[in-house]
Amino acid sequence: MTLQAPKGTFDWLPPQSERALAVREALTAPARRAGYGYIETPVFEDTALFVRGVGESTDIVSKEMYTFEDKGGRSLTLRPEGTASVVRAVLQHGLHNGQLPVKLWYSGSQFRYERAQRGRYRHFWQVGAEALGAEDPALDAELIILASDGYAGLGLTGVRLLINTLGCKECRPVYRAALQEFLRGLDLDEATRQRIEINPLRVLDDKRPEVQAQLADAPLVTDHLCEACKVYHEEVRSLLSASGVIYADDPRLVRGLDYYTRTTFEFVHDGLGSQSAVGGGGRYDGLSEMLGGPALPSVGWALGVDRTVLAMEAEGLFGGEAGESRVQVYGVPLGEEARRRMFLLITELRRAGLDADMSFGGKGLKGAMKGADRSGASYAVILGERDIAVESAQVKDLVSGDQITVPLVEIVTTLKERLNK
RNA sequence: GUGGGUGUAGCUCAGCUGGUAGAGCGCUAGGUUGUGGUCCUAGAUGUCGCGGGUUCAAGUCCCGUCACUCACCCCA
Repeated sequence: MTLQAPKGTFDWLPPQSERALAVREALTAPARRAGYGYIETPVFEDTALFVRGVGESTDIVSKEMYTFEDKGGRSLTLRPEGTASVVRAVLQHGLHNGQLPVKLWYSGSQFRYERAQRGRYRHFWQVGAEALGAEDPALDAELIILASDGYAGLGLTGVRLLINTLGCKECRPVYRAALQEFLRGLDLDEATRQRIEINPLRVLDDKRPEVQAQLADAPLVTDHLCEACKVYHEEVRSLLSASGVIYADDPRLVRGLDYYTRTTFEFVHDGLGSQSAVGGGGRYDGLSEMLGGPALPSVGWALGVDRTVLAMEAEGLFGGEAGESRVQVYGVPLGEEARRRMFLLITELRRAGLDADMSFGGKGLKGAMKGADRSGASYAVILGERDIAVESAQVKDLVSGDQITVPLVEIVTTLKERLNK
C-alpha cells in the first residue's frame, strides 16, 4: 500500500456508507418536519470565529483545531463544530432581522486534531439544529424532543438523555467562584489546577476516579441558580416530562464549549468504546454578542453521525437487511451483439423507473449469472443470439428460478408489472 | 501530548522452542459449448509494515522507526 487516508480519518464503504446516509436522514427528519430550514456553511472559517465563539480556554481551540494560512495570508480553520458558523451566517445575512426564532438544521463534516480512538476521529460528521433569537423554555424542550425522536426513529433504545442547567450571566459567576474556592482545596495535578482558574466547570467532567472521589462534595450549579434560571429550567423539565421524554438530571453535566448558558443536555450511549456522547447541545444566549452581533438568545444541538452508527451497531440494529439489494433487474448478455442490445435495454429500464444493472467486462454466462445473484435483483434478463434471432429475451425469476420468454418490445412493461411499478 | 496492544494474500487470521509461508472466506476459470444461489476441481495475488542487528539460517530473537488500534486527557 502506498497511500492511505490521513491519520485519524476513515472511509465510509458500502454497506456501512449506506447506514451513515440513512442515519443522517433519520436524525434530521424530525427537525425538518418541525419547520427547520437547511443551511450549509463553509467547511473552513476565519480562525477568529472559533477562537471567539468556541472559547480560547477550550481544548478545541487551544489544541484541536486544524488551522492553516491560505495564500492570501488569512488564518483559516477547518470547522471543529457547527454552531459558530451558523450564528455567523445568520448575523452576516441578517436572518435575525425577520421573524424569530430562526430555525435551521445542517449536516456536515467537522474536524478536530485529536488522537483517534473508537468513536473519536479527526474527521467526523454531525447533524445539527439551531433555533436562534428566542428565550423560551419551550424551544429548549422542542429541540430536545426532536433529537430524542431522531434516535427513536432509528430504533435505538440505549440512548439516555442527561440534562442540566449552567445558569446565566447573573448566577453563573457566583457559582463559578464557589466552585473555584472548593476546587482549590483539592489535591489535583498541575493541568487540572490550571483548569480551575480557566474553566472550573469542566473539572467536574473529569472521568478519573481519583478526581471524581474528591468531587463528591463539590458545590452544584443547581444550588446557586437565580430565580429566573430556576423557573426556566423547571419549565424545560416539565415540558419534557409532559411529552413523555425520559431524562436524568445530571448536575455535573458540563460541556466542552464556552458558549453554553442555562440548559445543557447530552445524549449518551454505552456502545461507543470509551466515548459516551452520541449527541449534545444546549442554550447559548451570549454567543451572538461574543461574535459582535446583537443579543440573540438561542439553543441548539449537534448529533454525531458516526457515533450514532456505532451505537446502532452495538445494539445490533443492522442485520443483513435492506440496502444490500441494490437493483431490481440484472442484465445477462451473451455475445457482442447482445451486449450492445442489453446496454440499451438496461438504459431503457432505468429511464422507466426500474433499478437495473448488468454484467460488464465480457464475463461468461455463469459469471454474469453470479453477478445477477450478487446484485440482489429479483429478475435477470438473459439475452443471447438465439433470443435476438426471435426478438425476445429470457426473464428469469431469481427467487423461484422460473423463466419465461418475453418479446423484447414487452420487456419493460412486463418487468414493471411484475415489480408493481 | 502520554501509555498498552497489533502489523503475514483483497478480507479474517494461523505459523510451537529460528530451518527462507499456510487456512478459511472472497475472486477467476472449469465441471454444466445458454443459466445464479448448493457441491466438486483448478488457478492467481505476499517487498511476512520499513530499516538495521544477532545467526550458517529470521515471519519467528534484539534495536530503531512508521502505521493501525485501544485507552488516558478531552469531546460529537
